[in-house]
Amino acid sequence: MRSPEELTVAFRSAGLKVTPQRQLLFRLLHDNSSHPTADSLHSAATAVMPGISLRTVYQTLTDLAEMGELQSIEVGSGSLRFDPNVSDHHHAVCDGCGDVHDVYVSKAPVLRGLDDFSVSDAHIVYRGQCGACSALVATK
Amino acid sequence: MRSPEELTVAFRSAGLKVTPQRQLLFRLLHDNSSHPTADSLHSAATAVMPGISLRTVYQTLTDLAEMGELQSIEVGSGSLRFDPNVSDHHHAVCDGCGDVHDVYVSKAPVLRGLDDFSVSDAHIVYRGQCGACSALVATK
DNA sequence: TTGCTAATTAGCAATTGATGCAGATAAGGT
DNA sequence: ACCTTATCTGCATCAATTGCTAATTAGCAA
Ligand SMILES: [Mn+2]
Ligand SMILES: [Mn+2]
Ligand SMILES: [Zn+2]
Ligand SMILES: [Zn+2]
Repeated sequence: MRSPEELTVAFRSAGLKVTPQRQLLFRLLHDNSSHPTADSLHSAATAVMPGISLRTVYQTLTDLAEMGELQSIEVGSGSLRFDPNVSDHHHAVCDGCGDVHDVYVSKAPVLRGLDDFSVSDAHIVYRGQCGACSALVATK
Repeated sequence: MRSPEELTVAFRSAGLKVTPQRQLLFRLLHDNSSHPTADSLHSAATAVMPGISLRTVYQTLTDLAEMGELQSIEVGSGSLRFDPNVSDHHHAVCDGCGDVHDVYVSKAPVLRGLDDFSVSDAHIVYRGQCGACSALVATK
């Protein structure tokens, strides 16, 4: 995702308006690697701008996704997560704390059973334990 | 997933009862490679046994999953899909018709960015076009 | 067979994440 | 400053799933 300043320009030239709510979300999302949900973003936004609507958060996330500034991912946590990192990568989800980490995969594996199917995209979800959660279990 | 006959024994010895509703679902799921949703299963079941409740379908699917007889997968179609194939495999989803196909991956790819995380499971979702949908587009 | 009892079913309420809708508001070009 | 149009908020709605419970029934035992 581009910087809040660049997004301001991009939104205006797309005929979209740049509101305080959107600027706040631009800032909250920029360089955010926590893969937040709409709800967690709304909480963070509310701390700065009380009264901001969850509906507005959803709306802005949808706009950003349509502009290709972020991707939405589904890792089985029940709700969509939003990722300003739009590079080609995958995710590891900790079964302990639920945190989502970025994973980069060197090379596509060889497939079997996929005759007559043209693949345009692949997304891998790894599950396991992050370092912190492994340590917790060990000390118990 | 085991055969309806074997499941009958397994359920009884687990203290669970074998009802006509469950037997029907055993049959509908056995060797079913369509990755059905709870709702599509309920439709299929209703055709044979009018009045069977969607709640019962969910309940039986949960029981079977807890017994390890089937797995539930999430491929971004909004609802859970159930898979009596519990072997280690992945899935390809057609963006045209939504059909879900099994994919077998030879060997785990090399990962980067996963320091300090122990992976216990991985699931790959491929997206693309199945043969039938590619053909449709070609003839248009 | 018959009876007992715990498991199951069906129906409906409740929950959750997300989207539809509309009147009030405000961005931003003129 | 003004006007048009996009946006915001609050609320209704929706879809998938789970919670709850009275009525039913499977399966064991007498
Ligand atoms: Mn990511
Ligand atoms: Mn499968
Ligand atoms: Zn963790
Ligand atoms: Zn298809």
